[in-house]
Amino acid sequence: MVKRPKIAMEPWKSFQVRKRNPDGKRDAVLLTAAHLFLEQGYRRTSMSELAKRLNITKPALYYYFHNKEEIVVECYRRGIAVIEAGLGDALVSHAAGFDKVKAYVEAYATAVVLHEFGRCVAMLDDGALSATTRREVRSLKRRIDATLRGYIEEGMKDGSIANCNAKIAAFAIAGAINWIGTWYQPGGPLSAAEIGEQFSLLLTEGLHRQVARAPERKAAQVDLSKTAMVALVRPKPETLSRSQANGKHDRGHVE
Amino acid sequence: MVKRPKIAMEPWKSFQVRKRNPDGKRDAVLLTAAHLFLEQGYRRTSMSELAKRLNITKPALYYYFHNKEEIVVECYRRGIAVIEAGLGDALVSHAAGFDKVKAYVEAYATAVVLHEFGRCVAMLDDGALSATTRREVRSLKRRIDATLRGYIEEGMKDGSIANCNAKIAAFAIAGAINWIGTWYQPGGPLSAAEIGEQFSLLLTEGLHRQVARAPERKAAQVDLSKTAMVALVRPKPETLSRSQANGKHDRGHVE
DNA sequence: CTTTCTTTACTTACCGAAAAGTAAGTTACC
DNA sequence: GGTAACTTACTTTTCGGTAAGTAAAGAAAG
Repeated sequence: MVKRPKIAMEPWKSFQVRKRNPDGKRDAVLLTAAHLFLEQGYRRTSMSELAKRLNITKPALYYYFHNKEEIVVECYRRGIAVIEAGLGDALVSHAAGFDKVKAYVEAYATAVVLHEFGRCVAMLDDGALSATTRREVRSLKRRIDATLRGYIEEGMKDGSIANCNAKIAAFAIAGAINWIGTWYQPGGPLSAAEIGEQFSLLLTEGLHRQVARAPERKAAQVDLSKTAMVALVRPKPETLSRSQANGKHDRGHVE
Repeated sequence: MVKRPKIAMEPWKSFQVRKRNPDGKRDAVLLTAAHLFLEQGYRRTSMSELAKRLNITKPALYYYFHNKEEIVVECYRRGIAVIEAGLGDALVSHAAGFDKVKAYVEAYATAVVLHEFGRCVAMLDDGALSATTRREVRSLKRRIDATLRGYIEEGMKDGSIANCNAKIAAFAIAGAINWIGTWYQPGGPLSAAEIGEQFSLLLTEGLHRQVARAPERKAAQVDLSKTAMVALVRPKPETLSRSQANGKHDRGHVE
């Protein structure tokens, strides 16, 4: 019933086996923590639960990390490193702004889909952090956001991107990608490549059927037959079911 | 220092004034709760804090609501009602799929931006809810999602929308809109109308400069001079600052 | 090679704070 | 006086974090 995370490495598979491998164990803590944080949120995840998943006790965690916040911040840092590495690989500095945005979207989306830590950056609420730590995380995030906005402005200048509000456009694109973490399931029917492709297609070319497309750019079309489209719930005319009337003290509940 | 919510109505401005107006007070609880939930999350918001903002004591809240969860669920319900009302207003049943999507985007974005409860639906994590309640909320949310997906599929059939993966496209659009709640500030420089307009423009027409646009459709262009573009942080070449070395037990922290 | 000492890597048992929720008493209006 | 609308005082649980002790793996000494 309980969904076990399929983590290959298990440095704590038995408490008898105590290899001296602090780096590996730190990594294991972070990866398991990221899993739990993404599954049920930062505050909902207790240190005891995290320890239990690792087959150790809670104070052992405090041997590797000073406190809970340090764990989540390290997840953020690794995620941002993953994302920026992906962005760096994908970009060609002499390309037009439009192409940079496209590369950005694919790289960012891939990082968010494929890496747990990338998803941490996208999804985890930094509101639970202390003031100083939150400042650091926000500044790192803002750097990524500002990069995208810069590319959009670049593209508007060089004529490859239509006139628009770069700030809002950057927010919209980042939002669409960050949101992936809420619906994407690693074992699900949608592959990372397909998601990245569709995202860059939608966000750069739009939904609108282009009657007369510019000749030099051809949007990649996707063969729908190969996408595993699962049957999904359609809009049902069910009435909004009120919460089941619990017999107890119903005074004050006016309806 | 503390950011006070500017709520016009204050049914508890003094505990001396005890009017008999249970409906209004319930509303005040919900609105204040929505404010706090959006500001700092559901779990981080305590019933005591909510009570304090309303100038009452914690048990008084339990006079109007059975428990904390009932409050947040009611926020969800009202938000969904707001969104579906907006959707209903904006839609013309005989329009093409593309135009329905466009209307959907504008209506949904407006609901999320303008209404606290709408933002609750978009932003609040339903992971903290109990199993039965979560099922209800998810089913309501899914209905909204499925509506959008239906419009996209419709548009692909009637030829107004380019061939794409409707499922992913719907997720991307919903994600971009839902994410508004993380960056939008009610008093900020961006107006609801502008956000709605830019969103529908970006998501339906894309960023790409259209060299030869279909003649019968003209994308609304936005005058950039009227948008208050604030100066924003640019990508700085600062190094990733590690957490300040706290002198205490540094064993085990390998670097 | 054995004994002892040191460090690593934990464990058990506990503390204090915070937070959801309750019991029972109190005030003010009709 | 009766009921609506609260308050004060309390219980229980959960959770982050700590104090103190301990088993195992080397390193050093004899």
